[in-house]
Amino acid sequence: MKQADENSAKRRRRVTAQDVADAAGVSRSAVSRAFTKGAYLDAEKRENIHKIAADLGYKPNALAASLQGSRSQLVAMFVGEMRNEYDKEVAAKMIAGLNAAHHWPVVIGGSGDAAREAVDRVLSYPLDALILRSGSLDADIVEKCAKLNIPMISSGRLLDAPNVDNVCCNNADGMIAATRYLVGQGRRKFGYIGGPEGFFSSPQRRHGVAAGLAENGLALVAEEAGDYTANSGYRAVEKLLSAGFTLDALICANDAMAIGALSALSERGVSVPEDMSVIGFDDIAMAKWPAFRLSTVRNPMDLLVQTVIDLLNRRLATPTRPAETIFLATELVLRETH
Amino acid sequence: MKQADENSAKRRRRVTAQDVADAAGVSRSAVSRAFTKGAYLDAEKRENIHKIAADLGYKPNALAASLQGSRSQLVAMFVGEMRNEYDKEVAAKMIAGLNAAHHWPVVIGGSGDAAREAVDRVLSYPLDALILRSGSLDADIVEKCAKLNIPMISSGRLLDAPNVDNVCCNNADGMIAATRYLVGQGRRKFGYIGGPEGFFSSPQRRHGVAAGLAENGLALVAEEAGDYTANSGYRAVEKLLSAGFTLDALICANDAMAIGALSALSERGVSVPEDMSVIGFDDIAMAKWPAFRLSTVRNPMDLLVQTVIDLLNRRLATPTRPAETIFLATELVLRETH
DNA sequence: TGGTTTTGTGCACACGTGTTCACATACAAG
DNA sequence: CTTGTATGTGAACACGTGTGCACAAAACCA
Repeated sequence: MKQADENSAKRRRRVTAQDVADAAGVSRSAVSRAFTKGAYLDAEKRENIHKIAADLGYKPNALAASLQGSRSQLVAMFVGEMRNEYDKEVAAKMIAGLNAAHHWPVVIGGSGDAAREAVDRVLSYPLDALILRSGSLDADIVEKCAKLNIPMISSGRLLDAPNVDNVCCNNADGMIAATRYLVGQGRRKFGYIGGPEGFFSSPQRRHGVAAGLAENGLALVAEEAGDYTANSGYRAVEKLLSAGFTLDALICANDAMAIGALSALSERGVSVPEDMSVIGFDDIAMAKWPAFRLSTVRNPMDLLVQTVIDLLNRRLATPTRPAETIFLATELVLRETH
Repeated sequence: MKQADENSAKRRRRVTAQDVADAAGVSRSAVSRAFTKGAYLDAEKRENIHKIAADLGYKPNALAASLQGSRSQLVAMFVGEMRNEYDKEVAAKMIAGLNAAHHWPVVIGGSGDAAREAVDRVLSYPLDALILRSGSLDADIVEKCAKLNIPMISSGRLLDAPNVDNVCCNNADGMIAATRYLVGQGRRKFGYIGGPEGFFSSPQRRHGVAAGLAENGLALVAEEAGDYTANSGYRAVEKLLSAGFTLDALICANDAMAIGALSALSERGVSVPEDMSVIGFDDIAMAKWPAFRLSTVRNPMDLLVQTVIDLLNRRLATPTRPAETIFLATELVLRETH
């Protein structure tokens, strides 16, 4: 009977500090102190409380504790659609990095209204910060966070708002470097497969290519727009070749599309790099796979993650510090497709 | 002066129901009721409160509310290393599915001691459940969750413990089907690239292949073990071919290794599928890319995610229901490498 | 008008913590 | 023995919310 009662009670709710206190014959304060480093408590009693707590399976409720005003250590992280490999890789690395720093990411994905609603709902938790990772979220989210006093850190997309820290790779510079290099190698007839319109990086990367060509008195021969997926790169090449363009260099706005392009070129009998140079952007893990060995512009993912976490920590340490925007340098990675 | 005070106060802490109440000239209860559907409150007053709340940027603190005994809607999700594409895809889909169901996943990655510590820390939040997705976590975590009264749902790895719901794809059956099919096509000399030892799926998949061969009086000619990454598949093929084995079929424990294997075969001049059939497992998005068109055993990801979420919802609805284990059927997907 | 129901709202409690404050005990110094 | 000081510890408060309870006002009915 008593056994059954205890079981059902246990099943209903979490073991609380009061339960431990009752079991140990001390006050609830003592239990709290036993789990607070540096609190005044008899060593022997503390040990006994720990023992009983472990036995009962007690763990202080972090949420109740955060009510006191301390940080919740909870961080929202919006990751967008995660359709291409780069987004997935960055998300995975970001999660690992946050975990290592003892921040716990509540992850939200998707796009459009559903994403907006999801973010809105998650904002009702007492978050330490909101990390925006790719994706195009409405600007009103910025205002909401400001009102809720939740710091924002945006990466991959420059958010021009006060109090928002930004970190972003230097898209244009990377593309300029790639273009310059190919021109230096003697390439003249450039095609370009761009990113989708809504994305922040799309115009920047295209601009970089155009600038790199312009400084050599060249211009794009042809271009297509993809959606940052491998399939769209494949189809773009089909369109370009079907339209009869003759090219000797193809720059793609990201690696996934470049990899799709490689397949299409291979099927059409265009040999890379002899007949055509192909260069991507991001340097996803797959780019170095034996199947591709893609030359590309490295988008420094590890550094990106580290920088975001640094910004986060600094923001939490000094909430009033002025917002910062950090640009990350890219690097041309030459493999076998240029 | 007052302005500055208000600003600094705003910056310090979140707007609370009391603040709204003060601004609206009502009691805090009224504000709470204004945000509680079905609560007794004058329509006009409710509207006014909503207006003022929106103006001040008030949002009920979900955490404080969850102290009352209601669910926190927070769910921990352990995703392991996320090194291969399958894990990343499933994680992305799971996040999307949970979001759609208004469960908010706190995501934890990694392995070993760090992962164990991370899970331990996250367990101090009042979680509705813990979703175990791949990865090998110590068994003591099960006991901890049981004591904390946090339901567990494991996927991709059968957890033999009371009160743990499981969902897992039928690894052996999938491999048997693939093997049978290749034997039916006339293949006789089978090689196998297996998964790493620690993983739950590794022995099951290997067993399926062996069983499929045995029922036809055949056995594996050669095998290598990889780590579920593309590179390991590539190296495994190099080893197999260097060792001088002659094979006409190669079954890989997952798609990533199969894709790595395809590259190695191509470089060695072995043509697929003429000289060699290659079959993978999972049917990751990449498998259907033009570059690969990999024949494979589909591990039904969408169904997996849906099943996990169903189990979660049912568990929350009826905490005392007996634990359930659901097996998902695989499906042979024939593309161009068999 | 007097009684009864409906409608609306404030007070107070509970949830599970961390921490301040006051107080009790023990022990050393004068 | 008295005074002062260290050492522990429990009671009480604060955090922000939802809700039961009591009560007031209004509306309705006879």
